[in-house]
Amino acid sequence: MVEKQLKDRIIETALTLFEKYGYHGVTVDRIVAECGASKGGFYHNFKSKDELLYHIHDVFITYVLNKAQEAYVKYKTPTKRLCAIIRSFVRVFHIYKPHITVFNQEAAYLKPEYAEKINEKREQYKQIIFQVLREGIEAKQFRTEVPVEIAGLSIIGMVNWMYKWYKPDGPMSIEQIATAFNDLILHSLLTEEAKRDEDISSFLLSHVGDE
Amino acid sequence: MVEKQLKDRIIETALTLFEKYGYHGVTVDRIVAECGASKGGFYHNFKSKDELLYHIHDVFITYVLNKAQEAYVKYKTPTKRLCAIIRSFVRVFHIYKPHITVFNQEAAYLKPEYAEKINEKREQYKQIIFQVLREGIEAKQFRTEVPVEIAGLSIIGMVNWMYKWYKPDGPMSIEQIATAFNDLILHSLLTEEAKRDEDISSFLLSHVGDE
DNA sequence: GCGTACAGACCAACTAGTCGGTTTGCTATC
DNA sequence: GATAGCAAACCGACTAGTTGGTCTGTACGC
Repeated sequence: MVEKQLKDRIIETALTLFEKYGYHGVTVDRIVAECGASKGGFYHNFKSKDELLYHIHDVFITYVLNKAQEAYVKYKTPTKRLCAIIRSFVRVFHIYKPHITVFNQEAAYLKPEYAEKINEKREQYKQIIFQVLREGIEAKQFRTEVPVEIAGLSIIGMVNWMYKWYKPDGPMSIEQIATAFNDLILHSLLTEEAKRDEDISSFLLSHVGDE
Repeated sequence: MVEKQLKDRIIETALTLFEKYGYHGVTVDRIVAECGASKGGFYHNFKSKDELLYHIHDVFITYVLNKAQEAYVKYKTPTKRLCAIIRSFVRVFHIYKPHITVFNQEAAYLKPEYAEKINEKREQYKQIIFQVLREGIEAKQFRTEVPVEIAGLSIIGMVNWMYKWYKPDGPMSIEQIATAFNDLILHSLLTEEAKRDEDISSFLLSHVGDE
């Protein structure tokens, strides 16, 4: 086990500072001072401050997109898939809260060439959610009246908004929060028949998606 | 009717620019150039660029807080109150989308003395939502299992997230969006008995809150 | 003639990025 | 296993451009 590389130290320090002061509230000098590095060390590892911002965005979106794809493949019914995706989404906040804060706050400042790459993955993520919702309606598990786009964006919004309030040492564990979200979302989507179906409604307050 | 005052022109121009490029992506010089004013004119109306940012925050949060309080007073049952508050919240996006974008993106950059004032109102807004949810559970209209804080923050999150996707000229009208939100939210909150209650469930796909 | 509203040249501070130089670690060679 | 050679990693003083904010001056209403 080697000691932590400079690049990682820079990212970690930058993340902590960005989360607290925002991307524009932190200078490169401050980052390198805080982690005992130098201007040269920084620009040896990153082409620019913008590239660091991109890197942070990419780590998070790549991770969460993979998790969603895994969950989609692992489960076969719309309800299970949705619950598993949401749970994986919520869980990311436990590990990547600073990344997500930066992701949600500073995306507007990504340079076009970087923004394009990120938006592509962001779009993919959205489409997975939409897809599962459509499948759920098709399979008569979700109500037909549910507008797929609004519902999908609501789910993404309510989970993403966690970056404004989630504290890792808060009164509720990340698993409890995920369960609460799933319960709320399923209640808003499931048909009455689906709720009566033991196999489907059993996931209402359970931990679908636990590994 | 006098011609539009410089202060308003500055705010309007700044809003358009901030929404597109972010607070830090727009210089004071750019703002005054774009609206045919001067540095002197700007600093005659605002103490600093930060004060302009505060002003934008304050206009929005004050407006939306008032609307929520009005809705609370106007209706007497938890379900009606919640629907009316949500509808008023959604409607704001039609008028104040640029304000809200700035509000949600740049709050981190407010100077402490300004941030404190804004956070106070933000907190009040949250408490109104929590209060209505508690009343709804108390009155057996909402399910007892619903965790007030999570549900409240989810509602705030899903509506606020609109700033990322809402387009005034999109396929759905603002009223349709509000109705869709209310439908989703009520389904996730209402008890089975409340859903069967004609007087309560009638608001599921109706326009409670229309003036 | 006096205060309010605005103009625009000017300044001082800050900050991303550069560049010549030094250290570190690895490898080939004897 | 000592050493020479070399490239990648890293350092930090310096720079050029940018930007929020100031200051003196002017026009105008009362």
